[in-house]
Amino acid sequence: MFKTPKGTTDILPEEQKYWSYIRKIACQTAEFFGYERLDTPLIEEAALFWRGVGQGTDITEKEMYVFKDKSGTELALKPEGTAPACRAYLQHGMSSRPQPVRLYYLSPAFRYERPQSGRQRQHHQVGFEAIGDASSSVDAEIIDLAWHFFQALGLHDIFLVLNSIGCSKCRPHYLEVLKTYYIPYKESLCPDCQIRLEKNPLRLLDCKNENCQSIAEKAPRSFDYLCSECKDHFDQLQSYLHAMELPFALNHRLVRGLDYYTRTVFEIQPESEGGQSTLGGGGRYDNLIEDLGGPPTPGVGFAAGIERIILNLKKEEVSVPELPRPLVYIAQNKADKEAILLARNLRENLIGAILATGQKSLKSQLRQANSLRVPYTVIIGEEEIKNGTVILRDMVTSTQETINKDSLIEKVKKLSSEKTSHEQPPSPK
RNA sequence: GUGAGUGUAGCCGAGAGGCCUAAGGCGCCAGGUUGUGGCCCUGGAGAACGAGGGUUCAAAUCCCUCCACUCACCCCA
Repeated sequence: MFKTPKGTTDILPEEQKYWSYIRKIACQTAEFFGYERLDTPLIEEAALFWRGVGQGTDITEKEMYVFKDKSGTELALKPEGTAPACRAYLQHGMSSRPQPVRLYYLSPAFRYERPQSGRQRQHHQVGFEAIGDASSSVDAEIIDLAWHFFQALGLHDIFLVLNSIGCSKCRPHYLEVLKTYYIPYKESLCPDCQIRLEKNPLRLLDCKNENCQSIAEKAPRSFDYLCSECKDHFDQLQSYLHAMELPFALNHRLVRGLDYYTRTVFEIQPESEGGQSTLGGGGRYDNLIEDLGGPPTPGVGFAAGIERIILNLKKEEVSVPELPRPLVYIAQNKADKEAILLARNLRENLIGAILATGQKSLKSQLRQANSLRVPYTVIIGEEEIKNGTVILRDMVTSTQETINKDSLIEKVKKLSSEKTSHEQPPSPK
């Protein structure tokens, strides 16, 4: 039997309400902040990510799905959304729009990894990017947006971790300081970290090895070695966050695994920790667009993992609205043609209807209506055809009445408006 | 790539060498006298027990290999 490939999954009807809820909140949040939707292809030239995300990163080095199409072009299934967004910014001359250009996307992302809880080979991200403005107020806006997004979702128990890793001017100096600090410990580091020391010293800081952690804890902190511009930027950002009363914790060990980050990096985590717990993260990428061959253009963005959001919505038992269902079920006895036409008529009047198919007994049809959780059943049989009537049964109260066929639409419309106005919760403050 | 765990019908799950041509529950389908659901009752469909090999007179139950899934590490959403 065929199955979904490793690390991929079907999203079944039962799960769809979560997806639809998150999409809706994402779009609303974007709208409130003035971010416009951008959809980029699932495939891009692989080189976009080699250059953008970085050659040495795990993502491009071993996790990217790369293949050649029939013309021999090397393509990749996108592993993330920022580089494609920047590509689109360049390709469509968005520098001639008011800066920053605010964009958001909902998109699958692919990484060839061993799946586990909260991590799949095809996962889904919602991301927000503000391109073309280096001001720290844009960083503040993105962080505020991220915060707002999770609050709107009903995930209130979250915290923000913040760091600044400097720019191409001041980072090299910091890395030297970091290396100098680490060299005396070299022998006691885990094997991975011994390699990192040479290859990617920043990564030393987020090693999970216990011994390495205690060394990293006392390591020189990047935000103590920022150049004056970066320091001002970081100080300003913090003052904005304070002004907005957004709680955050500085963590000099927060380093992100994509090469394009400069200055601000941040993550949003749930209070209840677990394996792959990070809900989302982001930061500033002031060199990325230039690295992609464009003019020097700053940017800052944030992305969250939809699967991880769902995990947390379930864990926190956040109630998510049910998807709309048809209002009526149409049962029939020796009146198949009439039933079909009735269903059609209801739908033309914007009333959702599920039609009983085949020639099941009325008992079976009612059983179905019940398990399909439809509030009303319309029953039509020989008797009704003769009299030009239908039976309208309320499945909740188990009451029914015979009404004139022509008054059905009006009747159902009235009932449904009563129902929804009843169900509507008091408007939140 | 590394480590650990699991693998019986759509789902949950009993079973631990012969009584298993595999229990039960959920779900599904159909009935319970004269056109009608949800509770209850009855019946039905559906698995050769992840795959292959081995041990044995005899294996879902023991051994081996493989595969799949899950979880953790790495890294990230």
